[in-house]
Amino acid sequence: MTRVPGYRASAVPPTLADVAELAGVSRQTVSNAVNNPDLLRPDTLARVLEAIDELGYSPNRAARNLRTRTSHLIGLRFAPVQEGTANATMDRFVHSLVETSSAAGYHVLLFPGDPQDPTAGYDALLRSTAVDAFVATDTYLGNPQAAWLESRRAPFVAFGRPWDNPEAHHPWVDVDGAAGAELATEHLIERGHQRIAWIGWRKEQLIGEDRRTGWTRAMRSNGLATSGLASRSEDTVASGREASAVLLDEAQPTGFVCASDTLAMGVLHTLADRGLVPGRDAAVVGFDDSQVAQVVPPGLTSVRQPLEEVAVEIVRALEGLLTQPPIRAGGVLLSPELIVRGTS
Amino acid sequence: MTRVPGYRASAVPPTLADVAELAGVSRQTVSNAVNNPDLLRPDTLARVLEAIDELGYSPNRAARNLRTRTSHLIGLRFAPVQEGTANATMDRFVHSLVETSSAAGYHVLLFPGDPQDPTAGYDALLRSTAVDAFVATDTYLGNPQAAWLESRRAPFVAFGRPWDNPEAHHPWVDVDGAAGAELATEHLIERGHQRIAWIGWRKEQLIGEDRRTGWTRAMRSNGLATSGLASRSEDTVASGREASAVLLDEAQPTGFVCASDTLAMGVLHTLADRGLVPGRDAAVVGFDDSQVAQVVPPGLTSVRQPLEEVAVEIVRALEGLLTQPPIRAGGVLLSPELIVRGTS
DNA sequence: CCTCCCCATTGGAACGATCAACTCGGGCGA
DNA sequence: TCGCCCGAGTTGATCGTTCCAATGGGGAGG
Repeated sequence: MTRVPGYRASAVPPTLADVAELAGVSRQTVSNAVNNPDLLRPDTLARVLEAIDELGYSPNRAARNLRTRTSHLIGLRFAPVQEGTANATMDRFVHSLVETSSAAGYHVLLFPGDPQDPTAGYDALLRSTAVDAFVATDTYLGNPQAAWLESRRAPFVAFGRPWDNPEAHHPWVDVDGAAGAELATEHLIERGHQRIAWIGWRKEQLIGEDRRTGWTRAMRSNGLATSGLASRSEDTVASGREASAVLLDEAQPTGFVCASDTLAMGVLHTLADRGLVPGRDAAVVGFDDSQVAQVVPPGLTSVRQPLEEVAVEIVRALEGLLTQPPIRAGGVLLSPELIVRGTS
Repeated sequence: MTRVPGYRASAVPPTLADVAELAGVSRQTVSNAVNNPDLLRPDTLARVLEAIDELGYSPNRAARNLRTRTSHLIGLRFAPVQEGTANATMDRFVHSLVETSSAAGYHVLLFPGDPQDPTAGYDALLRSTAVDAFVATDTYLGNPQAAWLESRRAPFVAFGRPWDNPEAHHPWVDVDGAAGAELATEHLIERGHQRIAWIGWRKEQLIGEDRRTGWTRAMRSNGLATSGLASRSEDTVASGREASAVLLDEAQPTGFVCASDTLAMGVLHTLADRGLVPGRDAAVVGFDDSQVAQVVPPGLTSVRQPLEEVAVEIVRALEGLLTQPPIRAGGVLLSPELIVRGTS
């Protein structure tokens, strides 16, 4: 050690060697105290731990990463949110993921996403071994990242089913959207509604189609008609407003089940336009239980995805993936719940 | 190289030495090609770059971090959001920060925060040299992180002024909340309102007090009375609802300026309770321009913080901080803007 | 008493990059 | 002609950790 004592000592973090010297053991023993305490005799372990504590030692991440070829970081593409929508799923999910992965010893690394090129960003992180694995979200749009990541043999877990690729054999976790829509529809039927409309997304959005089947299923199993009661549009407030206005004029529904909270807010706009009171004159159910649903008067009934559970399952899958040899789990499908509020 | 050719070659990323061998130069020359291209003769540079391209080489992050004592990561505490509030500031800010810092060559590392102990998590990352610097948000609550980080001589930039510590000399970026509230109040005055109420937070919330001064300033400079028109409460929809009901009964305001969108939503609840139409019977202005403000009927007028600019300034400050020697910038105060919608 | 084995611990090498100091020519001024 | 400097590359050391093989001591078994 040629370290000058006292001179900005706090700026130079202690190393294994420092701890070893203080405890009177070798570097490797200190390393074992940190990583494999079972290997040490109890008294030695105590002495080393004391030295670690006294110096305030933490293993240097870079050195450890270099040696173990591991970063304990999970990459997550954090694409810009679309303004003007109520979609907060992503942010709530990220919070859960940060908590859960931290408990498993991993941190979340965010990188920006180019909406035009869904695979941008992944490559650089992968080649520089900056992350151990990725969590791929928004895998519904033809799934380009998933296919790309698979072709690169990159470890990753998808939040979202590989809709268009049944042969995909990467682990994934998803929420049963059809079950959610069914829950919502059954709820309105119980409340006495018979003419219940569906407002969903364009047909290409496979998630939306999935949710729609839940509505269809509930209606049919209760012997209710669906014709003329379904509508598809963009995921914007304006589209939901327009679609609900047309539905009210042409099919006189008393209830609306929507593929998103954004669309449901559009319905609330239409009701306000016509002087109708949500919850009394017409029932509305949204999807995602966004903050909007929670604070808008009189409270928007909404399908809530169990994002905490999703995060737990994803981290579990990641851990399996990073084990030697990799345990290839299949998919996990979780059930959402319905949060009932004033609009129904 | 004792690498077995062909055997899982794709799983072992190429190193500097591989590139050097292929290009017929030394390791250091390849390193220079990546980091200091000016040092190379143009033809050598071209040859090296070609080899890099052919092998698909990217510098190993861990090795670089170890040698340079730098991680190019910025730590950000990502505390759980409070359910039931409309506060989306944090998430919008994170998006901006990810984009901006990426352009500057930095990635954002999220770590969980314990609401009970604001400094938890920072220490471990700091001592293991996992991040180069932190961005500290929510520095209003007596500023414990900021003080702690300063005492540790940790490089960080705060989003938020050091309210209670004028001697703090760390760089910070903030948005002028008083100016925002003043903007909102002036707007209602222009619209013809004279009795304009303020709904803010508990006095201990210095941010709330700051915003309140904007309301006071605008009222006084226009010769309008403020007595009996101000109220303070928790930042929840229920509190805003209650506060606005009391104000309506006791002071008959025609306009409400609120310290948050959450409180403003409470006002909308009260108006709905009484059959009053926001925008016609009473004007409401929120703060933060959350997604809720954007989608709720008839559209909530709100003060929008320039979070993109905030991110830019924060990254600028971080870069100054990580320069040798550190350039200690003071604070940067940005101006918000008012987004006018249906409620005013 | 010797051998064997196991436990606890040790020393050297390696991970892949950058830093610092050095070499080798060629050009230029005195 | 000599000496100096500068441009272009090279070489060895180093960052702090973990992997691997080896070491010494002590107890059990013959």
